[in-house]
Amino acid sequence: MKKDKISEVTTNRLSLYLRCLTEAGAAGAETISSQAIAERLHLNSAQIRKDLVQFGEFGRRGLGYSVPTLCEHLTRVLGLDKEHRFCIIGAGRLGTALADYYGFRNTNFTVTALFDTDKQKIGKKIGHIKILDMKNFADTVKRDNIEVAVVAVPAEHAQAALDLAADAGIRAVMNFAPVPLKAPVDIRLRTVDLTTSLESLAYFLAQPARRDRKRKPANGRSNNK
Amino acid sequence: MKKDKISEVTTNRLSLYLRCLTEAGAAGAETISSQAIAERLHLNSAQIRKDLVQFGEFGRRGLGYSVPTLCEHLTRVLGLDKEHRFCIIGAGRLGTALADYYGFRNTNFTVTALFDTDKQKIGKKIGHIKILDMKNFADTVKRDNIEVAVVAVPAEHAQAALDLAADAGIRAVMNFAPVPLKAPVDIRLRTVDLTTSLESLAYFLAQPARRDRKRKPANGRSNNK
DNA sequence: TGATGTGAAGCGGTTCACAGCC
DNA sequence: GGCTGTGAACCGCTTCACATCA
Repeated sequence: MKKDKISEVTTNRLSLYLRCLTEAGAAGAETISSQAIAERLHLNSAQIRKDLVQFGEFGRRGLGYSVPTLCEHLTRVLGLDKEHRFCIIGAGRLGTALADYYGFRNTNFTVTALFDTDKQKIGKKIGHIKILDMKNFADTVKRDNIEVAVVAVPAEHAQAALDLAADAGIRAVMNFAPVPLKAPVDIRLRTVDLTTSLESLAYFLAQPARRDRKRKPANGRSNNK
Repeated sequence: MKKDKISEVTTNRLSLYLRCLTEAGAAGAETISSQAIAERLHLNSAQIRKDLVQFGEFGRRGLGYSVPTLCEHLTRVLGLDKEHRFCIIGAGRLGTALADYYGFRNTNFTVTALFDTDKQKIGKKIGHIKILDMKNFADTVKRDNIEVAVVAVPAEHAQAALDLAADAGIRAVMNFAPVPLKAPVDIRLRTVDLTTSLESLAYFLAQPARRDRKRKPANGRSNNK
């Protein structure tokens, strides 16, 4: 049964399914069961069937899912059949690191610009990406059809950066600044707080260690969870 | 009422509360209400009270919480009253970027080592952190009392890296490799998948835009959720 | 028989609403 | 009156269990 309210955890898993299917396809699999996907991803098979059926009945009872057709469907569902452009706001340590990291990868998600307000940095290049003046942000976003912004500025400027992005027509924002932001409803916001993530691990270090050694499945999120 | 099963979402929020309290304290606040914290973090005030009461009844009815005492309590609860050391496994683009990012920050969480297997990289320095041979991993971890490992190796080597970390006595792992890992129960694992996070945002780009402009609160997680 | 699609149950976290205390 | 601590209601996601179909 199709649904229209898709949660963030679901879309995150869809991306994992697609990666899994691509690998299975490369290994020559023609068909795959929800059970097989579940084992690879340490998930429950019912979960996977429930996720997939929200977009159509792609499976065949007794057979499983056709790897190539499911790949196609998921690619389209996730909007990965189109080229997407994103920019990074903030050319500090984290911003340049992310530009370097994402800039290198070769998917249909490409970094096309890196912005800063610091005159010292403007004009320099990180890999093949030039650092642009934040003054030209809105114009560049519109001219280059940039859809997503990654916010990598200090906490105190993050909300302003998001607001500028919203005004320029950006539709989704990934925030690395350690501060909770407010976004208009039509903007999709995701915050990844590298400091908090690390600090909250510290809590478990303070707990007494348990010396039993059984394996347990682990979450695939994180981010998204 | 005290509890002993603390969830990851809760510890994540504790870290946010601490940050918020530190700011409030710096601004001269002696006392703060759950409502005030809730507004800053875009959370529900009952949520905050429920979180805090798991570690003791720190508040005074009619008054709120004492900023300095709550700070102390949270710092101790999160284990941030002690120095923690962590290392990064993998000195590729992401690993060096993270070393650079975390290495610069000045908290009681410090990067003390960066590991790789590539002879070309071993011996070089990223900031003030030297790249060490993965062969010396276990020895270094034990000698330097490293408690946390950040995994930043290619997906196909991530499980092996985690296993090595577990054997060396590491208690918590933050995984940046885009692959679901299995960890022993006594190891705390958190995965941050930068590719999936970005890709799953693409789903929303494919949805029809809604042109109403009301502000809505946004998640502070993460990550982690 | 094998694997999907799905109603129902289960579970954990969030919010409400209010009693209790300052 | 103000604000905490908390039982109850709520909500959404996950898992179970099974009817259904190839």
